Amino acid sequence: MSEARQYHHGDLHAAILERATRVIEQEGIEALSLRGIARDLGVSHAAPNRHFRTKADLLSTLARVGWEQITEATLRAAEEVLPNDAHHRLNAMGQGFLKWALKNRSMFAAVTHPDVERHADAELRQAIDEFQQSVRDAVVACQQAGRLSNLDPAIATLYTNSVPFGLAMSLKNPLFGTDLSDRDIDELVADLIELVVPTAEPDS
Amino acid sequence: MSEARQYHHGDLHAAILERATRVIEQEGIEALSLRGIARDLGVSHAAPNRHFRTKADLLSTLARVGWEQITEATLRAAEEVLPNDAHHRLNAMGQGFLKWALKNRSMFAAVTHPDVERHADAELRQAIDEFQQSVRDAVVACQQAGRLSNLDPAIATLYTNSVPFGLAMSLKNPLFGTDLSDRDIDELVADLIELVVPTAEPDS
DNA sequence: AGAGTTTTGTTGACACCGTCTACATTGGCA
DNA sequence: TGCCAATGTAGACGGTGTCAACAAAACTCT
Repeated sequence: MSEARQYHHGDLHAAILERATRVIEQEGIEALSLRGIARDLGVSHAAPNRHFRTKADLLSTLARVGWEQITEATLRAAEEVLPNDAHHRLNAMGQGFLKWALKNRSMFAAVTHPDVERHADAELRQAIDEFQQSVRDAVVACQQAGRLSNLDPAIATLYTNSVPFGLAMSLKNPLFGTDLSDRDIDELVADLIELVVPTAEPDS
Repeated sequence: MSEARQYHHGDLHAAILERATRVIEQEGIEALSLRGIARDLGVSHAAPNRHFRTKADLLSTLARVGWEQITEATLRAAEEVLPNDAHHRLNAMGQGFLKWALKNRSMFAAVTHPDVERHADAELRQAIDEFQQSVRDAVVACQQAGRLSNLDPAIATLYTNSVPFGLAMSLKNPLFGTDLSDRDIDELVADLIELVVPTAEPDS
């Protein structure tokens, strides 16, 4: 009952997603193809169609999973930080995001893939909104605690949201040959996010 | 001698680039195809091959042009700003970048396209390096003028470089439904970049 | 338990794409 | 003027996404 090929795969849906992330990791997101995945999984070329009607659908699902992981990773980072005041929490969220992006390159690639924004379905939108909302909450808490309080929350959120995003894109792009390879990742991340959300008391 | 189809197009190379940016603008970068462009230009399907051996080659060229435009736009912004001290220059560069990205969406899409980083040729790398260097120069000048002077220049450059990048990605992505549509673009850009490179004197 | 229905996978087809090769036309240069 | 390199064409190949028709298994209901 083990290696005999069965007509029904068992859980092809999950297998496709898993294989897709592997392919992206190893060969880049441009090499992703439904037929290729089907081949790798030993299943007919049209089988994935039952689970993802279009390729954009697969990308979209990957992106949704990615955003859910982002939300989870940032919120967990926020809870674990000490001291657990508003500024340290927001700072930790930034660090959590950046570390996640550097560790999960294939998912981050899916999240930022240009094809995704066209065919985004409701679930993906909701996953994004959820994350945005959590950032917004943290920003507002930060403002109430005194820092950045003169800013429009929408702008502060956009800023806080975008900066780790841009940092992740730059760090992962080999063309931006910023030579920081000798640095400790955690320290680098901490230094960078400190520029965005300072935890140190401002000089007086 | 005007509308009669000639065997030789005249300047197919430039025509392809121009048509490509139009397609990206109107149908998205995922809809870009060499055959489609050839069709639009009334030329045989393999004609573009003479000018761009592969599709990645076309993307790469678009990206290079994009980076050249970025360098030009940021440096011009830096020269035009008043007062023309180091901080205002760096701030103006950030604003210049962001405005360029919002105005030239198709080029920005090419610059950030995932396929580009794989098959980047020497020219593209040089164009990127040139921009990075100009940012680095501006950052160092800024540090010498007193602000941010305790930072590793590599980190400061990475930060200054990445932030407008992330902001541009967020602002252009319709999924990040940051509702800022009622705002004046110039004012929004100014407010955002002020968070990155403050021109106002720090509170004392 | 067994029949009917829904889900899942297969096969084959279609149109499109990128890219290669062989050939045709042209423009420029010796 | 005649040759050659540059440019465009025609055709082919393998690859891809996606659809429709069919087959097998799983599920459901009595």
